[in-house]
Amino acid sequence: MVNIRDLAKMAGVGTSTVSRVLNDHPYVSEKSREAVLKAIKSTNYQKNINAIHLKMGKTFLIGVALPFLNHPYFGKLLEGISVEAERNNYKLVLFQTNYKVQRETEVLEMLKAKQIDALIICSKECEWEMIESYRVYGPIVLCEDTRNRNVSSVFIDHYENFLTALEYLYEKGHQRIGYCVGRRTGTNSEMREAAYRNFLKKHNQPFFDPYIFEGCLYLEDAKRMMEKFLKMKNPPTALLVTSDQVAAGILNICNHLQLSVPDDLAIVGFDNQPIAEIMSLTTFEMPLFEIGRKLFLYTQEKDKVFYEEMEVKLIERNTV
Amino acid sequence: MVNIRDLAKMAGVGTSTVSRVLNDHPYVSEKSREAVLKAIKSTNYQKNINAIHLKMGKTFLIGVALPFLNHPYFGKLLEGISVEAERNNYKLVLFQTNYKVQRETEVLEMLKAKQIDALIICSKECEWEMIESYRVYGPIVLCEDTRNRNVSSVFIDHYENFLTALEYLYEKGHQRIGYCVGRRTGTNSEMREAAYRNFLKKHNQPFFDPYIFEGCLYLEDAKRMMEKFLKMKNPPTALLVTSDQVAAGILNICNHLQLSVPDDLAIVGFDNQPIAEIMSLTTFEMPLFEIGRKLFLYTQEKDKVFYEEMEVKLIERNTV
DNA sequence: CTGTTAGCGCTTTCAT
DNA sequence: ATGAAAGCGCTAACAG
Repeated sequence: MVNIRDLAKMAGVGTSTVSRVLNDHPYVSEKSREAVLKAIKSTNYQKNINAIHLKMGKTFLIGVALPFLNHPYFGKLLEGISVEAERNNYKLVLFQTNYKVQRETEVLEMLKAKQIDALIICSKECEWEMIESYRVYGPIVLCEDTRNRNVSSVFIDHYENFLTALEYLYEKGHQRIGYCVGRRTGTNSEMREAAYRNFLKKHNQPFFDPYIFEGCLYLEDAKRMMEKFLKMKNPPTALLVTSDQVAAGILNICNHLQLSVPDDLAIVGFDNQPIAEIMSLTTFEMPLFEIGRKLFLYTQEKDKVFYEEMEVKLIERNTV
Repeated sequence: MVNIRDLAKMAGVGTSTVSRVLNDHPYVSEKSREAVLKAIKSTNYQKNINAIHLKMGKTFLIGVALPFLNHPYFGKLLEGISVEAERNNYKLVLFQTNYKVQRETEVLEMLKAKQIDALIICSKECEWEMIESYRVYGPIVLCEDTRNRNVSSVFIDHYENFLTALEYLYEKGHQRIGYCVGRRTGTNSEMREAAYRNFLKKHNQPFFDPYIFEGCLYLEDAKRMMEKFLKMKNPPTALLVTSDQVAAGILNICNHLQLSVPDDLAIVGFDNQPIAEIMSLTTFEMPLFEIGRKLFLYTQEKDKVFYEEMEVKLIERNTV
């Protein structure tokens, strides 16, 4: 492996001159530049990026922690992050955490070890204290409401959003409303549950735990969910489904079962993924791509902490 | 930032002793070990990974180049790679190339620059010569047939697979068969086109270019494709659709149009994504997760070149 | 404009 | 069992 010193020797100059031409610094005579360039050509030289990282204390690598790689929600988010990263000459290091705290710790440790310059956490499982304690090692930005925390975020107000959706259904005449969600824990889910409970309280309706369907993440989860649903003697007449994938799956099952949508069951999806349009699903559009871009951008703010809320939009189609 | 020398000073030992305890080397007295450990605790010390990389010439980073992040095909592949990477203590560096040669070059350059130890290319655009010329800098493994090339691969024989599918349709009585594909270029697509042309020749049927529908990658691409289809005066009676997403989209449009599937139009998907099951799509199952895992594994073979073909399986459902 | 030199933080030989 | 010291390849301050 040829290095900068070899190059210097070959070109008959000093190492710093070589460094200068490598980094397009001014104050290099045309003659020296030519000589160095020639040496580079002839040796097939390549910078050792690790040496540069060591020297500079910076890697141009951003870590992205997310539970699953294989879900359209995260796919879209990642796409946004990736586009902005490229634009800024950063690369992404990916961590599939599966919501394992131990995996999340590893990522945080990489920030500490300076292998990444900053960290984006798309959905977390670990404690806030943990994340905050790593804040000193570099920017950390989350995709959930962190307004009383010391880390940046780009988020959707899931409390308000859920309330809006619930009231929308209520106005359409629904009394028994349930919802489907990936997991019950996590900031976003807790927000939604709080909204749900408060909504119920406001309208003097009882809280009935089985109306919350957990583990609804992928298209195929609709099947298991609907089995539960069909066993109920008083099933909900309307469902908020926090993933369009699952909403589409449910709709599909209803169609097979001759269950009329929206008459027998109203369905509201979330995200406005392509599948929602195809299936004429009423849904809330989330600007995931845009969120991804901003997640990256806030990563570049070393010292300040930002909180940015993103708007959500109801797309009325045929399932309510 | 405290470093190994500070630690040594605090513990009253030499830097190499500190290094030894840090790396669990033998031959360290219990006394020294304790002292060092205490120093580490009290200082919140963290290794500088870049220094280690520089010293060792290895990063435990694998680059993954893929055109789109936001597609279930690559999602599943990535998931397989990611699982195996974690198991082997590697991290993934992601590159969304959008099939831009320039982006692919960047990735290759990172291999050369030793920022990654090896490279997985999920779908390439650039020339073979280009890839082969970077082979000396580290293992490169592709997800397409490389049997006459000097890089490893885990692949599906798309030529044979397509031929099988075509014959299957032919036996079902179809004379006018068309297909939908993401792009016409690239090894896999060229294989498929070759199979298609040879199939036609064998059965004495004319090659009709409009029966090949390009740009079919995402669910939403089905719409544009079907517009073309519906304008034809002699449209195909059967369609091979190289992505279940698009196949599902087409099926959906047919349903809306009262076009009977499979009677008016037979549809065969590829991948066996969850959506295929939901929609009762006849499809060819690809072991994408497994392919992902193996892609990673071959990355660990520094010197040998491997070619592994993966089997595909027909899943008969209701669209043929 | 240019070369020398001092690190960046770590691992590892070598001598003790 | 341990420490001194030699780098890994690069950048930038400094002195010319």
